[in-house]
Amino acid sequence: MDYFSDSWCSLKWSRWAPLQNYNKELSNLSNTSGLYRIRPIQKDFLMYIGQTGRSLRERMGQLRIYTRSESEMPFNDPHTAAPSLWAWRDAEGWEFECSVASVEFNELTKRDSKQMREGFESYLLWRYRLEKGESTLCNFGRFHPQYFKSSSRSSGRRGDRLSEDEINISGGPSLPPLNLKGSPCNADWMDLDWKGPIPLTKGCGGDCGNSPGLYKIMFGDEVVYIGQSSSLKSRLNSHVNKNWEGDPEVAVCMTDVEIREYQLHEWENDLIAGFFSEYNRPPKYQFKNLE
DNA sequence: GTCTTAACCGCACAACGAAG
DNA sequence: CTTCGTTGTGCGGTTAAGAC
Repeated sequence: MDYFSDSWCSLKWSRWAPLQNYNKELSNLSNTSGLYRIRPIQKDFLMYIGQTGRSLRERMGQLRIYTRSESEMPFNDPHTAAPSLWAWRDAEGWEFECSVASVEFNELTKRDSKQMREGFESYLLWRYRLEKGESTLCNFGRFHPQYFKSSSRSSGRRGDRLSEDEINISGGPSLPPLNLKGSPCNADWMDLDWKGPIPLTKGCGGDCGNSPGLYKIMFGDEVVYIGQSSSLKSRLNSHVNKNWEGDPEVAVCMTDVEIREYQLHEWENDLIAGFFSEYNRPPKYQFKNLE
């Protein structure tokens, strides 16, 4: 399994360090920025892939708060995956371990480094989806179907197990990964059926009705932003008055109206990663707002 | 004293939906 | 339809406590 190897996607991954107890591997993790991956001990799949611009060791410490209490789900902050790890442990008895890879862009500004790390994270998530056929269990807002998630510490709302007759729709099957095909500006990019492009103007999403779907904002042949929404029409309108540096166009791909929110995020991620694999960077305005 | 971790606060971004 | 407030996500900045 490539996604477990110490050279996955040409990175230099650390040894696996158990999260449930302090140990030598944990304290030896790099203090640099980079990417990390989480798996259940003794299992053959990943729970989570993430990135940090601070310290990987510190970030793993924030994730470890899932171990602090057996009876209380941790809050969503400072690590959004901690409630999810807690829920899976509570349900299945799993414990987890991590492996990190230092990634630094010393020649870039902090802002641009973050954009590159997030692009690389998307790429890893996509590679995992291609190799495994499904997503990591805790990315894209996925959650254990029999639990509901804690909110932030300030809200004070903790998650817990749901009653037998309830289900969390953030749990469930992944959509199959999108395969690389064509160029981002093409109408069949990643084997989807893209409509347009047409100028990004008020009402340009009128043909979409209330359909959810994916969209790509373009300047000529350059895709500069990729997004998703449960309502393309309203989402596109919210982009119209932004300070684009030129005259943007937009192409859309409508999806099944029954598509779940996390599934839209899976495909959006695949598209960003497909772009990343071609250009070695995310689209110009991805992961960073207009200046 | 230095290195590391915990805690608090808040920012940037994306999406949504209620109010107007 | 448009605007605006809220929420969720995923971090970063900062400081002080704690470990060594």
